Amino acid sequence: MDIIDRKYRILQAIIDDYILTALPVGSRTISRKYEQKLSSATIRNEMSDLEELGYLDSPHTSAGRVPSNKAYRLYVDQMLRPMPLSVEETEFINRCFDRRMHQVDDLSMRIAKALSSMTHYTAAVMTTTPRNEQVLSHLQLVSVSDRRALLILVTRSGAVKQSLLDLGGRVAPDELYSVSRILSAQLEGMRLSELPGALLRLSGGCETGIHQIVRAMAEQQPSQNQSDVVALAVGGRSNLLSFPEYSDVDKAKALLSVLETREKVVSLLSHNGEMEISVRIGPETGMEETKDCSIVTASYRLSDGRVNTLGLIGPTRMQYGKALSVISQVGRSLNTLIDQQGRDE
Amino acid sequence: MDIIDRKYRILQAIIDDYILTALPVGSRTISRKYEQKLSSATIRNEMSDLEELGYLDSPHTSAGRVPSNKAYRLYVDQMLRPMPLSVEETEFINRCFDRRMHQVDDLSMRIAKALSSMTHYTAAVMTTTPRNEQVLSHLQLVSVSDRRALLILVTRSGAVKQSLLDLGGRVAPDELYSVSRILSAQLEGMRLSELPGALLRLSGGCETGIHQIVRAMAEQQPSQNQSDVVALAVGGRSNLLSFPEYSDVDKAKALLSVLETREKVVSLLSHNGEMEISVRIGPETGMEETKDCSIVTASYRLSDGRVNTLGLIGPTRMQYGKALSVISQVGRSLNTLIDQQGRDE
DNA sequence: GTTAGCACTCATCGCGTTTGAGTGCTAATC
DNA sequence: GATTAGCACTCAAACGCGATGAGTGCTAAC
Repeated sequence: MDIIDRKYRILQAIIDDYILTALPVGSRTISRKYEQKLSSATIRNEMSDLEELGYLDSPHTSAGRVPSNKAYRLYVDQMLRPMPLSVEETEFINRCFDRRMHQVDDLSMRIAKALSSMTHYTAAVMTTTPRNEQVLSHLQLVSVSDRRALLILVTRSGAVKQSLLDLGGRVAPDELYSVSRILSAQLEGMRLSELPGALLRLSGGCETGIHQIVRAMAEQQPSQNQSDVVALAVGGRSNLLSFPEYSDVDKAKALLSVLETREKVVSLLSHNGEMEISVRIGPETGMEETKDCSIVTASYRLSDGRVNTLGLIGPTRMQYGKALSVISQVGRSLNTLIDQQGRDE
Repeated sequence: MDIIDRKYRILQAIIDDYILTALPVGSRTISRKYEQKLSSATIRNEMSDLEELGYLDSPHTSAGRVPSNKAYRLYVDQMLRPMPLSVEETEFINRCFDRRMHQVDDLSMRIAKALSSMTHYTAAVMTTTPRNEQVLSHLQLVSVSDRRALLILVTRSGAVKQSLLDLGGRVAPDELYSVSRILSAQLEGMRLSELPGALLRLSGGCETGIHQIVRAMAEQQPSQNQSDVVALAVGGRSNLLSFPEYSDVDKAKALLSVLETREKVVSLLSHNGEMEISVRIGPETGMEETKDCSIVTASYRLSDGRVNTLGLIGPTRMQYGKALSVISQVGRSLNTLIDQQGRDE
């Protein structure tokens, strides 16, 4: 029995216990519950070493010890044993994907609800499309009223985008239809990011009637360009209030307020490089308000270039094993659902 | 100076003070701050009467008094002096409606944010369409992939509904277009609520190719029927945590959890009969979880039958004057914006 | 290297005391 | 008869304080 190995095991025991109880853990607890061969004094020595190494903090002299962020990092990187979901949990996930979904928005919300109710953390689900990878399949203008039309863009991969156009004057439905055909033919195969420019170029050379329409379309585009977040849903915010770390209402408020700000949620979900699954701990979340939180995200790139990102946010004292297995299982189910749905492309 | 009038004024002073401070108010406070002509003993007698009449409660013998729900009711119905918004506030509202909106969903959220940031309460914004009042103007099927199509329904009033159809097999875009034309002609002028029946009847008499499509459309419809809530946004949930009534985390959690449940929010917003503006106090909100809350809602029926409902939710100790003036001002601005937008129908 | 023993620390809890804002009642005053 | 001064009484909240106990670090013995 290696001595290094023992330190390692003790650290793991401390983290496990702290994650479970949220109470600083003392040497006697470890000696009784985890390492019965060793006396509390021995554990004490080891803990003293671990503190020196930066893995433990002590809130004050006579409390127990608390894992540092460095400890959580080690825990996540090396100590995590895969923790399979129970049958009930797997069934629960499957039920969520059971009924055919009809509204696209609704799905993110349903997944966020599922994630949060399974983990008791707050969940966020985001779909993004890198605009410049999307290629137009065809477009159509649908008359909505005399001066307004709905512009529908369908990409090669089957994603649908739409926006309401103000045509600036009366346009007959039939005319809209023929313009649709012409533009569709002209623009097919073009990247969405190139559309505004192309439309402007086109609008120069055409008769005044069409000019009007094309102009309106070109003007519309930039506003969509600001952000490529297609859908965002957050669920289970109130879960956070169950954790003792948020029994202080001010802390809770600060965090909840982040979770109500779309841009901040997006940025929390975004920072995960090219990893499929990422765990960010405390300051690694990159936001002052979440320096005591951890965020687990999973990103799945669909064949059409869209990216689905699932995220769980909770205190750094997070059940990482559970969070990771739930999020990856849900992510997988989501992917197969979408693949199934897109199998006809 | 009428004696009844005096009781009335004292009650009003108590409510005003309690709304401001959240602290039980005592006789001396009133005598010093509001009725300097009267001694605290006199106020005490009056307060005793008011308690007997059911307008005041005392948390315990030696605390001050707290307004009862009955008192708030009287306050809202009779004592509220209209409280005009400041110039800054009016400007703030106007700014919210300034930039042309492009995405429909976004608007509700923006209004909810504005309402909540102006009042410091939680705001909800809902748009509903009574299905059976909506009349189809035309419909169109847009090909999305080989087996899937986007169904777009446009109502006479210019509202747009859409859903994704699984066609159950390969259908060519051209075919979709011609089916669109036929169906559009056949179904134009029909109420949306009658569509599923009509579609089923049609699907009987047509060739197999079309049958498939129409069938898919008919099956799609019921799922939209479940609810006629078109858009729902909630903003400023975290505001609630600033109020001393929610310094108890459990109470806060219970309420926040209601505000995360779509159906509950909808039902909280819905119960306001045919009133344009309604104030519900405590148990009048009709939900156990909100028995210590008040809800102010404003509903505006648009010319197309859609109804916009704005709501503010906060503790019963709410600044009703402020809430009412903000909500009605925002409601009015919203209405003129939409009227302007719809002036071309 | 391990552990028993011991002195020391310090947050938390229970408890009696004080404080002060409040009430209700009564008797005097206007 | 309404108003008010005065007074006894109540009770939550604040305060002080010793006891408790979970924890540590250190030392000496095994």
